[in-house]
Amino acid sequence: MQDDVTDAITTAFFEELASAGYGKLSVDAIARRAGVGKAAIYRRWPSKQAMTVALVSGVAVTSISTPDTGSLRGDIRRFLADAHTALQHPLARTIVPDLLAEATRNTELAETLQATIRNPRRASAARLLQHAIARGELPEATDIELGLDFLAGPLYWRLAVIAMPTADTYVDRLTDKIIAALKA
Amino acid sequence: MQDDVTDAITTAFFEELASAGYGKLSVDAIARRAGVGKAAIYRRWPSKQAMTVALVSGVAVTSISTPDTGSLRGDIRRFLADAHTALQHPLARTIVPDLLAEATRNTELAETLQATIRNPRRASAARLLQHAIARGELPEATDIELGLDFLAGPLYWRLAVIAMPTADTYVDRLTDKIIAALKA
DNA sequence: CCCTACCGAGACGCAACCGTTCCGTCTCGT
DNA sequence: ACGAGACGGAACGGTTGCGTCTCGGTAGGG
Repeated sequence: MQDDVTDAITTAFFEELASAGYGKLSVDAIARRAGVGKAAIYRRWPSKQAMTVALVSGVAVTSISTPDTGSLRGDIRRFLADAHTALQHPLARTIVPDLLAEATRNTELAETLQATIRNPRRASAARLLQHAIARGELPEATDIELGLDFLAGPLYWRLAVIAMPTADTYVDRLTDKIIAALKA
Repeated sequence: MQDDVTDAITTAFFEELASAGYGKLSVDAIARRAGVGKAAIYRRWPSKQAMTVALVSGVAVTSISTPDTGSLRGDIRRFLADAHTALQHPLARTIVPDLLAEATRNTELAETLQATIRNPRRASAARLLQHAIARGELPEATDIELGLDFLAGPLYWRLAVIAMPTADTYVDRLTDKIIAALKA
């Protein structure tokens, strides 16, 4: 197996996934875009489904780090900025909602996304909140589960769902309001 | 055109859309599920795309009402409860993310969703906030755009994106935190 | 310098789908 | 009672997709 071929397939896979969506994703189109024979693809993965699961897990492992700036505001700011950067990428902005929608009807894909993206991110965000509780910045009784919805929801809504542009100060203003919500 | 046939097609369309997703939606499958000839479908809409646009706009018109309970807390509570109920429906929970994902690459569908769902809902929520400002419950300088992200984001995240169940008290606790965020 | 394993290209069989057309039946309004 | 037209069902030609397979070419290790 030549690595450059694998790379070309991987790149083409995500471009094709973004432009066609998971439902209409076609192996022929991926091969065409990658400048590769279909056999090169089937030599690596047994099916379209397996290919998707493998490539998505592969790319997802990249994004696991818990901000630790020493303050709740700093940590949240960093957490949001990371997410903002990730969802800024045009491919990600198209692919992420698509995979999440598909996950509601494809169990294996759902488990993959959960294990490789959602759980690590949720754990990371939960750690962030627990640090703040340990520092006394948030009360002991803070509702972590609900807090996580505030850390992720508004930004995801704005960037991925309604896809409206964000002003430079957006993440800062968002941070202030999330902190207020967490403390309520 | 017989109304009961149109109804059967409409029902089958949404069931099929939920189970297959927009990308794999097939006219044959809709006809089969509706117990209807394909001609009955093509007699009503010229293409799958047109059919989707028409049926989605049709169902979306139903959901336009601005809560007006007299208090910010009551209005938000009502707004969230409405959304919660709507996204509780198993068909909606599957279809909505799917259509939103598709909208990133299908301009006509995006415009339809924007005009028939997003704009009315945003306008309704903005009115809610302006009433609160008029009553003095929120400061004049309230950032409405950002506030709208808090009204919609966390609940959508919880119900449609990560699809976790919500406790009975969820909407109440959510309301408290959103109010705190709005006032920050 | 050759052997092996991978390569790009693309044909193949099979299945699904689109949009159209036809059939014979059934339901209306008049 | 009748005629227009919508009905379910089925088949059509053309296209696309999957996964397999066969070519001839090419890169590199021994």
